Order: sequence, then structure tokens, then C-alpha cells
Amino acid sequence: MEVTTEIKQQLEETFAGILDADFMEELVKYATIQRFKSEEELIGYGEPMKFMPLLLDGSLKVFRESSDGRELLLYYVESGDTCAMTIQCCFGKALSNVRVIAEEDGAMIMLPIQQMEQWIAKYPSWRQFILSSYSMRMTELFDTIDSLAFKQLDQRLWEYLTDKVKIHGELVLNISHEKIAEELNSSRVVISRLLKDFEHQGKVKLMRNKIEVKEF
DNA sequence: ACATTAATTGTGT
DNA sequence: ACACAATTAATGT
Repeated sequence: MEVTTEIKQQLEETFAGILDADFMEELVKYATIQRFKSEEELIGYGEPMKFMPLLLDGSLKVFRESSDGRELLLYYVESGDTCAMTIQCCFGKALSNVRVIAEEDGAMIMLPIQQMEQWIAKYPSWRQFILSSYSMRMTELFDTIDSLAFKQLDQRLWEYLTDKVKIHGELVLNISHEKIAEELNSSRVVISRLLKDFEHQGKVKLMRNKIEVKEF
């Protein structure tokens, strides 16, 4: 009882304009809510996906493991979004080929994937939601692809910083150079040097474990 | 308050 | 990429 009313409220707050009322009622019967804290691993490589998440609050980062065992940040999932990779897994009945880590504390609704097919057939607003989030994700992925293929690391780093600022809504990022290097699949020294350049250009201010972005 | 240590960042080769 | 120096934060005495 308690739980479902809470889910309903949260849903209405975040997905009001996106999903229609009768679908939400149906959804609530199957949904569970899960909270998570920053840096928590929500799914790892090769794990089966049992649920499809709808993000209410906070943000997630999605990583892909590259052949040499390194990791690369693919994209962020923000409130009101779902993870497009789950969609792909649901249809292909595949295991996760990405790793998802919480960027900030938050909460999400978990929908059992067994219901997906019926729901897609039955509820147009749900179908629409799935299709549009899938296509948005495609577009974003193309951006990260060009960024990898065509852009220099300094531009990538700058985009990384400004993205993070947007996600957090804070000009000051609490992160070490080492962590950034991991996420961009680079090395600490290189990141430190580029950041130093940014600082000389007056674009950022560097402190221990903190970076203040001054323009974007 | 001071010394010690660990972690992070800066720089030259 | 590596090595080392310099700086900062954390911890104990």
C-alpha cells in the first residue's frame, strides 16, 4: 500500500506529460522502487537484465568495456529517461554488455521485462516512449562516436566537464584527475596537463579533488 | 599545534 | 610512459 502510492506520486511527478494515466495504473501493479547511492553499481557486464528501469531522480552513467579491459563512458541517463540498452536486451533476450554506475544518489522504478511485449502492444504512450528514447539514445551515441573518432582529447575533456556540470547543476565538480582519465580512457598525466592548460586559459579553476568550470 | 603518512597533482625527461 | 617533486588532506600524538 505505502509503496504503491509512493511509486504513483513519483511517477506522476517525473513522467506526467510522457505516459498516460491508464498505463500508469497498470504499471504500478508490477513496479517496484529502488533507491541507489552515488557510485553504486547497478548492473555489471554479463549480468542478466530482469528489470527495465525508469529513472525518477539522480543520474546514471553507462560504461562499455573495451577489448583491452579498459572502460569508456558511453552516456548518462537522467531523470525521466530509461536505459536504452535494456530495451535492446529485452528484445534480444541478451545479457548486459554494459556496466551501469550511479553518478548521483537517486531512485528508479523497476519494471519486470516479462510485461514489456504486452505493454508495447497495448499502450500507445508506452510504445511511443520506448521508441523515442531509443532514438534519442542513438543520436547521443553518434555524438560520442564522432567525439571518439574525430575529436582531440582536449575537446573531449571539455565536453566531459561541461556535460557533468549540466548533469549536476553545479559549477564545481568533485572528482580527481585519475577518475576522469578512467572515464575517458586516457591517463592521469595527460588529463592533468590538459586541465592545467584550461586553467591557464581561465576556463577552469583547479583544486584538490575539485574542478570549478568557469565558462561553458 | 606538530609530525607523519597517504593521496593527489605538477613537471621534466 | 615513467619517475620524482610538490602540494594538500587526513590522522595520530
